[in-house]
Amino acid sequence: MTFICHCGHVLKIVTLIKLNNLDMATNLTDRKKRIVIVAMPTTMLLDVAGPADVFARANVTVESMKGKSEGYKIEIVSRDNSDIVRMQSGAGYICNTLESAEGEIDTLLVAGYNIEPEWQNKNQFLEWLKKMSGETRRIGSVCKGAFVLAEAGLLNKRNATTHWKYCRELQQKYPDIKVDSDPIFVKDGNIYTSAGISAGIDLALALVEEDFGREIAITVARELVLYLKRPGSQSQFSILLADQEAGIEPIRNLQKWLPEHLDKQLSVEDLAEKCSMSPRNFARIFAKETGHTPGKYMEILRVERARRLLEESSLSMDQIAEKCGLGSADTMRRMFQRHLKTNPVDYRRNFRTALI
DNA sequence: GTATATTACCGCCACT
DNA sequence: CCAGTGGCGGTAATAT
Repeated sequence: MTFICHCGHVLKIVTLIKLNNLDMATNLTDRKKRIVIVAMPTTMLLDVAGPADVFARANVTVESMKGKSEGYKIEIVSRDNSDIVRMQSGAGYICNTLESAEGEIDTLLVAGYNIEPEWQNKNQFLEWLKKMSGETRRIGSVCKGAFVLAEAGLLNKRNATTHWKYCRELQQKYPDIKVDSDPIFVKDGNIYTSAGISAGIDLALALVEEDFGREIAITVARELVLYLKRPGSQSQFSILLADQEAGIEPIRNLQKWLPEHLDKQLSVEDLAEKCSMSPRNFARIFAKETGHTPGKYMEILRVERARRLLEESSLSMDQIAEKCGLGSADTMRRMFQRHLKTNPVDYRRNFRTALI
């Protein structure tokens, strides 16, 4: 089959996905969950490949732990009836056409797109989406894919998000949606929407976590060398600290409480108070349980949060420092220098996902 | 980059 | 005796 390809990486991904499709066709009796990703014309490679790779990596991990009958069947489907989707970069995906997506789907993801393209089979596609929303266990979007779900009416009265740059537009165009621009992804019932591009990876990781547990999701994240699995809401553990969950109740509670209150100025003494311990004893036990002193632990959380905001938002340095409890942009810069050997401005320039 | 103030950390010892 | 706890004070790290 022909495809347009500008780099070896794309070729590899196409091959991987194709193999998965073959695997699916020859093995219909297993209990694998069928993942269908709808590729939009002018999508970015990462929109589709990110989630696909997460599920593909999860397969390796899951199979080694639970056997070959578990895991995912990954399928990429063209929104149009073409079997090639031309992306923004000019590279192409080999896809199955919409018709081939008949049958039971476990999870349906709609990837984002760059510009509103020719849309010949719009109604047919939206009808199909509506039908699927009643049949599939989960349905989700990456980036501007949320607009497609919205157009099909799937997001009405629901909480949702999209690329931060388009949140306002989404809200204006579809007033019934409760658009939240802050989270990486939003779950409302069985509908999942995620923010800009790389957030699709986070969403996929969250779905893997839902299906097979946190441990496997974290393993996948690490294998993909994702530095952190950013929580959709802001209430979960950091991936850097994920395996340091304390065995002692009050400390564990504190670990859950901390990420949601990073903006507060918290001294070790305050934390000790929260655990009803003396400062000395608290610091000692905390370090023993988590592997980090309380101060270092909070620092790690704060830097992680700051990184997320630098990547995913357009907030100013001061605003980010404020939200992360880092006091001032100056303090944040020093802390970045210590932890990441770079400064926040450079970091944002290099890692911002707002590429569109 | 430096100087000063503040906070965190940790060894030590006493107490339960 | 022990294991866990808490207070003190010096030192190191960090904020401003």
